[in-house]
Amino acid sequence: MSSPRAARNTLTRDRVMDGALALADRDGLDALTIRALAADLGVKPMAIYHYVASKDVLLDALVDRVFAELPLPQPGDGWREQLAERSRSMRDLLARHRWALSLLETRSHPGPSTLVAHEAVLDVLRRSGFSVEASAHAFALLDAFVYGYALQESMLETAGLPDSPADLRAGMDLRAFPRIAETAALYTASTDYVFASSFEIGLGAVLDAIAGFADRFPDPSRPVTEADVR
Amino acid sequence: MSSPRAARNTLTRDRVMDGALALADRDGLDALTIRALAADLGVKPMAIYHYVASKDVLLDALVDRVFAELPLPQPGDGWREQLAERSRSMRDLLARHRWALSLLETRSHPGPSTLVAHEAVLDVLRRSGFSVEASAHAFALLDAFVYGYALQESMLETAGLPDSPADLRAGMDLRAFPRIAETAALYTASTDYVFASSFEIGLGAVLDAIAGFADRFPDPSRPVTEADVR
DNA sequence: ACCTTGTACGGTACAGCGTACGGTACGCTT
DNA sequence: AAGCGTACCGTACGCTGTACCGTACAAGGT
Repeated sequence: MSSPRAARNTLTRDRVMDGALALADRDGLDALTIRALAADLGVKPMAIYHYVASKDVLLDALVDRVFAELPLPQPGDGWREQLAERSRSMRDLLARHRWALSLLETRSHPGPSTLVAHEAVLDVLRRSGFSVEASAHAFALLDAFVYGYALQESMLETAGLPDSPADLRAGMDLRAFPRIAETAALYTASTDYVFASSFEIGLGAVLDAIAGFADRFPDPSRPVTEADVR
Repeated sequence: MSSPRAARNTLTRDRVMDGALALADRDGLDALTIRALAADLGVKPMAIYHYVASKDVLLDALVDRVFAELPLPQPGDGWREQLAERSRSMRDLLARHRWALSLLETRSHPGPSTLVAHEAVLDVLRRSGFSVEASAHAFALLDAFVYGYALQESMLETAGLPDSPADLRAGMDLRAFPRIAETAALYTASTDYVFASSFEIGLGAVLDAIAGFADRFPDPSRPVTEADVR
């Protein structure tokens, strides 16, 4: 009855990770338990531990798996378009796997795909003439924006908009918060458009700021030319 | 033996929340269990549920408790200095309670202190002549930056720098990632300074961008004057 | 064809989690 | 002094991750 026995070579580490990713996407991060994963894979819980040392390393590997989906910058374009595209890809990625951001925070023993993705961004900047210091500031600013934006979106998603039933239930009276109320009205009018355009606007501002870093943190050994920054 | 019985009026909701905050600060978010909290308070676990409906609402209340620590903007200054100060305060706050950011993501039924804090920021912008739309974009950009920056800092903290033992253990060879290596070298040279200045630089860039929003999203009913934006 | 052996998977069990349910004794009101 | 509401306690259930050990299959040597 139930399972006589799994057919010996049903499992691989890749299949375990695939199952974990699918389960997290389908039912959320809380539903990703070893037992549920095993059930999805048609296997008993402890079988998983022959391919993954612990749930912690499974989650670390899952983060890296997500980064592996991130397309690398296209070498043809200028740095500005390359970074803009990567930022949009990252935002899409975090939207596609809404649970990923919460993993990024705590868990962060970067895996190979994570390092490749970071290396690629820094490489775009350095090849375009930005100094090490300018690149570091640029990277920090850009990713802060992208992550922060994704965080805000997920907060709005789980919380609902500020005048949602969740807040009324909590006894909030929006009349005490007129500024929030008028802002909420703006978003309820056309959420998708306003939010998407807000991302592009913020992104543009961030890229403008990054362009300015080239002059503020010049490479001591290799002056930046106009052609570099373009 | 053990506890004969706790002295009847030892507990209040405030004491529960104080204990939870102290426990999270001391031992981290994972250590914040109902049982551990009860032990800290000298009480049996189930006693806590007379003041808090569930652990979920306890965590929601904890987030609001953190926001209550955030100083409100000082009305005397200009909008730029007020927002800069609030951003620094927020960064300090998230550094003081390193666990808070991970709660912000998932859990977000905003409490009263959270709403007050958000209202105050929007009010600064609106009083300085920014339109509703400009204020919304400004708020989104500013908080995205602050949260994103805090997220990066906590990632670096838990991960260690890219050439830490944790990564070497994972079999990473930094020689395959020269851009990351040179950036890591920059940070290992003088972490605190570089990182703190990176925050100020990013913050300045973000505030510059926000200043530009006044022109790009003018208030249709109330044109912005030079004195407003200052 | 048989036997041996390494290993991929299974069973059982334990400690710790959140919390439902019901019991008990304290301190206030009368 | 009596009674009562409520603040705290005991017990227990279903869930989690995972340690430890058992088992049966696939492959290789003979």
